[in-house]
Parts: sequence; C-alpha cells; structure tokens
Amino acid sequence: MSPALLQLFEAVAEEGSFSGAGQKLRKSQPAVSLAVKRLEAELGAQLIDRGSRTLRLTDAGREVLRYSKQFRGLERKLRVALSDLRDRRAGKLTVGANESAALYLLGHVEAFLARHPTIQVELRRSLSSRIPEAVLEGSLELGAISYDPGDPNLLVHRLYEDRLTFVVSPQHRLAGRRRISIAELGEERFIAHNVVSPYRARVIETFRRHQVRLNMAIEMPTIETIRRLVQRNLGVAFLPKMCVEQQIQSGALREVSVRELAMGRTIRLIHPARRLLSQASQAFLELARERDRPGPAGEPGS
Amino acid sequence: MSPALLQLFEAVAEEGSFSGAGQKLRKSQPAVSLAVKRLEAELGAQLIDRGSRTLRLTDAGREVLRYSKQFRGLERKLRVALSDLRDRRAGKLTVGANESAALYLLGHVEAFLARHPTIQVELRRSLSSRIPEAVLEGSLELGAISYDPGDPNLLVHRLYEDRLTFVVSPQHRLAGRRRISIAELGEERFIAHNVVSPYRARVIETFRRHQVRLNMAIEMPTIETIRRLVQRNLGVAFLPKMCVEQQIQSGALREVSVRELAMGRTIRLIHPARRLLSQASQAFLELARERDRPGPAGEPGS
DNA sequence: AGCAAATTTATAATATTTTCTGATACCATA
DNA sequence: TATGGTATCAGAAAATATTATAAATTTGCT
Repeated sequence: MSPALLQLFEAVAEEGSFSGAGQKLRKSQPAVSLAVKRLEAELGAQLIDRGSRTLRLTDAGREVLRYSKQFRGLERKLRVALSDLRDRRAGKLTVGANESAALYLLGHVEAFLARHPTIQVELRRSLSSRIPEAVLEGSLELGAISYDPGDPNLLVHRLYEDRLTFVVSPQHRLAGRRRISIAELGEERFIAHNVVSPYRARVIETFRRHQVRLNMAIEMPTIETIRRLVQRNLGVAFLPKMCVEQQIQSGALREVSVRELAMGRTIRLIHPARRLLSQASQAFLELARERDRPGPAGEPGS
Repeated sequence: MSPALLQLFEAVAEEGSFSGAGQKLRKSQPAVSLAVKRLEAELGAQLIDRGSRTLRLTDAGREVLRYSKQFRGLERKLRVALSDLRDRRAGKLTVGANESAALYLLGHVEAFLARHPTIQVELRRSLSSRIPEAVLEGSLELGAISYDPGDPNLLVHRLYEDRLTFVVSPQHRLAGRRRISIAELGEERFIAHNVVSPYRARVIETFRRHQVRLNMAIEMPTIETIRRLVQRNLGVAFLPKMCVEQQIQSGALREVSVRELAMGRTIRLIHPARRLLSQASQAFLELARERDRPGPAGEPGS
C-alpha cells in the first residue's frame, strides 16, 4: 500500500496497460505486473481483470482507485502544511514574559504579527520565577525575563538594557534633587511590586546592608498601579526605567538617582539550549535581534 | 511515506523513544532510527528533536502525526470497502433484459434485493439485439435474452424454458379448439410485437413455408398491450407462454396449440466469457440458478 | 477465414537497491 | 563513572527491479 504501488496502479488504470504504465513511470513491464500483483495480494482482492483484451478494473480496483486519489490528496496537503511551517507561513508560538518584559515585548509582538500574519503568537504573562522552568519543560517556546537564570540548559539572548530607577511625584520633597543617598529614604513610604523578584530582593538587601529602614507600605500587583500611586504622591518606588520613561519626559514623575543603588536591568529572551527551535521561535528571535541593537553589555547580574 | 514508515514514526512518537518503538514493532533500534531519518529526508523536515533528554516532536513532526492518523483511517476505510465488496454487502449490478425476460426477472430481482439489500441492482430494458454487444462492451454486467447469441465470447446460462403460445380471446371462433393447423390462421388478424426478434422471424418464416397468409394487422410496442387487445378480441397473437399463463388460468385468454408451430423459448443469462464476474453478478447468477431448476433442455434454438 | 507478425502479459533467473541487524562508539544523565 | 539511549558502520537479508524468454492475444494481410 505504499504510495509507489498506488501510483503504479493508477498509471495502469489510466493507461489501460501494464507496459504502457511501465513506460510512463520508467519501469520495466514485469516490475509493473509484479507490483500490481503485490498490491492485490496485500489487499486480498483482484483489482484488474486481465481476461479481456482491454484491461478492466474490477469493482475492487475502482474502489482502490478512488482511495488512491484521496491518499494522494492527503499527502499533498501534508507537504503543503510542512512547507508552510518551513516558510514561516504557519505555526504557533507562545512567549512567556514577566510584567515589565511583557510590556516591552508588546511592540515586538506587533511587529512580528505584521511580518508573519499567519503565525499565531501568544504572549503569556507569568511569574518571572516560573518562566525558566516552563521554557525547559516545553510549555513555553520562549521566555522573556530580566535576570540571568544561570542555567546551562538555557540559551540567553540579551535584548535590552534598562535600569531600575527611583521615582517620585513632582510634589514630593525630593522632587528637586538630582542625586541622593540611600540614608535619606528611611522615612519614605515605598510602593512595591508584590511579586517576588530578584530586584525586590536586591533592593531589600541593599537597604539592609546600609542599615536604612525600608518601609514597604503598599504592595501592588502591577507596575501601572504603582506608577499612578507615585504620581499622586502616595509613595515612592523603584521602577524599571523603561516603564516610566514617558512619565519622566512629560514631568508626571521625577527621577532621582540613589548613590548606593545603581541597578541595571536587562531584558533577556531565553530558550532551551539543546532543543531545536521552531521556525516561529526562530523568526521571533530574529526579529527581536533586529529591533534591539544590544548596547555595550551592562552589569551582568540582577 | 509508506505506511510502514508512518507506523514506525507513530510508535516513536507514542513511546517517546526509538528503542522502545523498535521493541514494540519488533525491529532493532537502528532500523527505527534509520527509518525516521528516511522519513525526515523524504519530507524535507526534521520531525523529531533529538536534542533534549526526552524525545520531542517538532511542529513538523506533530503535523506528520496528525496526517499519519488520517492515512491510517483512510486505509482502514478502504479495507472495509473491499471486504464489503468481497462479502457482497456492497456493489452495483446492471442487468439488461428484453421485455419478456425482464418480466420474468422481476421476481429474481426482488429475491436478490431481499437477500442482498445493500447491493444496487438495475434491471434495464433494452432491445434484445443490443444486449449481447452491451454485455461484451461492459455497459451491462449481465444480459437476459431468449435466444442463443452464438458468440464464443459470451457465456450462456439457460434459466427457463418457455413456449411461444397462440392465444385468442374466449369470444374468438377458435376459442373452443384444442389444436389447429396453421392453415386455419390465414384469415386471422395478428397483433405483433414491433420489435425485431428471432421469434418474429421464425413465425414469419413458418407461415411463409406453409404458404399461409400472415396478416400482421397491428404492431404494438409492449406485450401488455398485445395481451389486452387479444383479450378484447381485436386480434390474435403469439406470445410467450410465461406472459399469458395467468390469463389462461383465469379464462381471460384461450390457448390453442398450432400443429406446425411448436416454438420453444428459453430465457438465458449471458455474460462475457473471459471477463471476471463481479461479486454482485456472481450472486445474481447463483440466485437465478437456485430459482430455476433448468428442465431437460428443450429445443436449442430460438 | 486463416496465418504470420506484432504486441502484450507472465514467468524465471539474475542483479540491484533497499532495509535490517549486530557490534560498537558516542552522548547525556544520574 | 555507570547507565540508558542514540548514531554509525559493515555485512546480511529482504524486497524490488531488470533482462530474457515463453505464452497468449491481437492485428494485419491475403
């Protein structure tokens, strides 16, 4: 029942002769005869009535012919599907990202969809800490995180350098300052992200080291909310620079640098080191690398 | 892309290992590896990501898997279709018959449908003279005629012996007679079948030989009409005994034997001698032979 | 109609290609 | 480092093809 056999049989049916079919397919006549015989043996039914002058298909033969054409059609469809995958006209891609990375990647996703409109992309927000395992396990093809997972099974592509910035409302007492010391922050009400992340740990650690009190008065689930609260002067926060760039420009927030805290932040795409990347993933990586000319490598950590 | 390859690939996908698939299908591990490699080469796409510890299908691999299942389904359907044909649960049969044979075969067709309700049967009325060529050419699988075609390319099965009978209305002047001479028919108005047939020729010839006038006053296209006209005493006719049996029983017609004309008539099924018979045809022949215990062969001719 | 030539299919021996196996090297994981 | 699985290789087995030839059938010709 291999396609070769079926093709041969089809040729015989069309040509109405074994030798004719042989010529058409560049095989010897006995090859064709034997092949048809094999097919008949395999299906347990005579397909061709060799009795009369002109070859005739039996009922079974006609049935096989019908199916043969369906087989061909199916095979053609498969090849089309495969070439669609190969040529990046089809596929599916799930990228996991923590919140700020997701924010950042939205533009990428948009550009990706413009370039590959027929590939399905899903940008899934997940906890930073869960992303590496999800990528390794396979439920995510790509992950976007802002720390180095330090896992040799993960390949890391740095996309974008960013800094965690200390921001206050323009009404805040520190709004006019350019640079302050961490000691001046002991009395501040901090609005924090309620997600466990390396930044958070790092901030806490730094305050502890300098023996400054850290008053995390409010915890919020999204960066957006934190930003609004800071704008309304209900507290201060450390936020990714990328997320507040616009507000600083417009004057809605003021950035103040803290001497003891110079926290770099780098968005990275990760994927399993040894696993083959799907065409969709490759396409996404390529696009990301085009868009982000990775600057001179900042601090590796954080 | 042979089914064997696909089956192997499916096994690998299921088992998650080459060696496992090998065991399952009783092949060595290298055989499986090589086979998958062949499949990949043929489709021009990597199907399995061998990088990580646990084997993973690529997007292309998943696609192939989907199609593989469809292939299997199609193959299963084909086999079912073939076994339906083999077991006479499916098929199609066209039997050609001249008028009186068709009349006779109606009962057979009914019985056939009762026995093989899923086989399509068509009983096609055609001209006696056309049936042999149609059978040879293939547009009819079986033919029912009442003469011997005398063609070595046709196999003939005698079904039923019948006689051409001389019938008159009960009101007719000959109605009381049992046996008459052909000479007494010179003044009769005959109602004839307007189809050229061996019987017709034979009747004409016999009258000519005995130098009796034959007044074919009316020609009618169907036996049914002829019978009605005779019943209404508008003429007399030679008709197949089979077609008037009932009327003779009921007294609607009277049968009178004509000394010089003792015309046997045999309904025969014919089919191409060298061609393979479809299961449907075979089934029909078998049924016909069961129903008709062919009597001691009558006159061979006509 | 009948015979010879030509065409087609079946068969058999042989050749070629494909596919399989066993041994072994390799690689990753625990 | 031991273990389980995969790749690779050479040789073996199996499947498939070819050439040559016989048998059957058709065709063309007289």
